[in-house]
Amino acid sequence: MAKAPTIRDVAARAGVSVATASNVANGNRPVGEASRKRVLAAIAELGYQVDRAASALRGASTRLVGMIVPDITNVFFASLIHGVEALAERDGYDLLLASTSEDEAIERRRLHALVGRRIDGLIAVPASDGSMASLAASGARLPPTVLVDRGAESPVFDTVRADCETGGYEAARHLIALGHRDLAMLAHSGHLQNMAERIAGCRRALGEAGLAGRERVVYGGHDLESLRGAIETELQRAGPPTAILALTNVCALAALKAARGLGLDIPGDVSIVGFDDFDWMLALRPYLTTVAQPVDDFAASAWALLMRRMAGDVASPVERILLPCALKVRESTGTARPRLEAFAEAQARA
Amino acid sequence: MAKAPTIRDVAARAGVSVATASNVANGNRPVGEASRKRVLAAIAELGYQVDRAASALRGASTRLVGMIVPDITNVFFASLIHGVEALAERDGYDLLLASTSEDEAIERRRLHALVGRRIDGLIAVPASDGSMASLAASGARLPPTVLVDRGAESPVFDTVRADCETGGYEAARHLIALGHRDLAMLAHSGHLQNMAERIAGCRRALGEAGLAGRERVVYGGHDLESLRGAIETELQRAGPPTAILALTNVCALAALKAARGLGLDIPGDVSIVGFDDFDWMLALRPYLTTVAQPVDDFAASAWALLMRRMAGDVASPVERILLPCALKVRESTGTARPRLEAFAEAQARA
DNA sequence: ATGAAAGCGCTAACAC
DNA sequence: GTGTTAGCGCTTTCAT
Repeated sequence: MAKAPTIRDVAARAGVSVATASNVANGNRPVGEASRKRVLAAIAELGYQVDRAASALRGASTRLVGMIVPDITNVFFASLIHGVEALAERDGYDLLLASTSEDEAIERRRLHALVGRRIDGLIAVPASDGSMASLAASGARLPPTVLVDRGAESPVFDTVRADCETGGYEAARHLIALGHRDLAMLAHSGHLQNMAERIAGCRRALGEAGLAGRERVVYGGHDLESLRGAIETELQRAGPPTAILALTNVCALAALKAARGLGLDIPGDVSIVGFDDFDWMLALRPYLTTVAQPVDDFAASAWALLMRRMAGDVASPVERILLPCALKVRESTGTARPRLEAFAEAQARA
Repeated sequence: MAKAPTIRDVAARAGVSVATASNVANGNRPVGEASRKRVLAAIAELGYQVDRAASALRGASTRLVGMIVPDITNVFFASLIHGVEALAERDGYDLLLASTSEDEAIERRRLHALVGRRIDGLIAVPASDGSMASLAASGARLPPTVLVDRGAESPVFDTVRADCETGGYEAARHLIALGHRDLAMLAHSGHLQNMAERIAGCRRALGEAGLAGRERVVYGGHDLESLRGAIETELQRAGPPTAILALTNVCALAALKAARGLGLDIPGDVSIVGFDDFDWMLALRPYLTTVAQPVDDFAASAWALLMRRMAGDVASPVERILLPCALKVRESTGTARPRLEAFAEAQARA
């Protein structure tokens, strides 16, 4: 690692002052054509690169954006990061990544670290709906921030999320139309608003069909194994559900695994509707009926919102972007059978 | 965002000099018990945080580590990032993330950006085996760097990777023991050494069984769809393979999808061995026989190596860590059937 | 349109 | 053990 050239080297080589060199490099002030060319040449020859640490110190932006998600390993969040990273690079920003493992204490720590880096902006999928707001209230010096997927009710942050209520509603309608009367919803936690909305949508559909109160909600945490255990228990009850509405892609995986473990046929014995739509689902047999969320649009909207704020727009009121979900009917849902019959058969097979 | 307290504020409040305050904050020099306590108190009261931009400028480390991967969306890389991020946070480093989409030009650009941030170290899964070496040769000022999964032959970088040759060997042995004589290997590219090693391992097994030259190698690029198309074509030939050795998790997905699309029974008509072992595979039916790579160990080893170099050890010779794979025999592999029979049956079903 | 110079917050060298 | 001070590389007034 030889010593990197500084702006002074550039200036010297171009025969101008550092101020001029700086102005060329950043385009902050107009520079005469002749000197501009010479500076540009010097920059190219030296392989000069602005030292962001120094410019940040001087008060300019760091061109650093923080991104914080619960779990990179979850395709949904990974895709989000992927989308944001591409946009960030396009606009000359770098991405500082942190993950929280769904833990608010870790989130606070990580966020503190990011803020200490003087990030220009932050895109976050918070560990809980209120965590960012309370962090901000407790005096954290947050940069412009947009919340994705969670914390949508926040009065202080721009937010982007899917229309979960309608997503849940349509999934339930689909199931009801197939004759299902006993639905189980599999969710991570009752404390997350997006989960609550999906459940609310489902209840609305049930209510409209005169089926209010027939549904069960199963909370299984964030871990795949515990989710599987939770829905398995539900499936083993007397009078089990004929259909499962899995409220995230991890829940869908858990539901599939549980049904399979119990020797249940899908959709013969249980229908399953999942959430999200990613490559790995393509190889699932049966091919999962699912409520797809427009992840790439999440990334694009979040980035656009963030850029606007980072550009200095503090005046506009908080914006809440709601993106539509799309029900993709595939192979994992079918007509409901009398549940006793299905149950007896499964027992016999086992 | 109120103005952040500086070390001068801390020093003033604690009634000591900035040097003392700095030494407490960084533990660089011993400080008397009494002043230390007062400084610590001041730091806590003010919510002071070291400004890394400033300390970096002064020559100290940025405590920033770069990580560059081909595709965050691939669970393998996502898991790697996950592991590294946890370790980095434990040791007080932050992670600057970049992805390359398997493109060397993008890689160069992203790397340039990271280096401009004065990262203390870099963990990279390069777009090609030689890209980092040539970057370094062409004068890029790379910090301590460890290469993971690719570029293992590099004479300049520490590397961590799986024992791909043995992995391929064992997978092929398994298949041969089941009576398979016509194997197809599905790989991304012939230019990647890890792919080549998996293929070499397979060939060794074939050779030992007196079956040299019976295998076919199919290259399908990095895209799922093109991989699927490539292996589908192979499956439709006269005299198709009775077993597929898919050399990455994406290849496995593609093979599964292709076989399924052709109406082939797995493992009745074709056996499939995949690579990697992640959650989403749990729901695959049949449950995939696979060569698992110890991703968490990749992360741990890479981090350990990097920390050693970042701590200033430039003397030790380049280290090459080779981690063992584990063959997990599950449901997607079975005894081979006479291929004509299988082919005819599939035709009939179609 | 250009230059000189101040100083961002910090650490390390040097005094004491 | 503690304090003083000189810059790190940059942007940005303020002059010219």
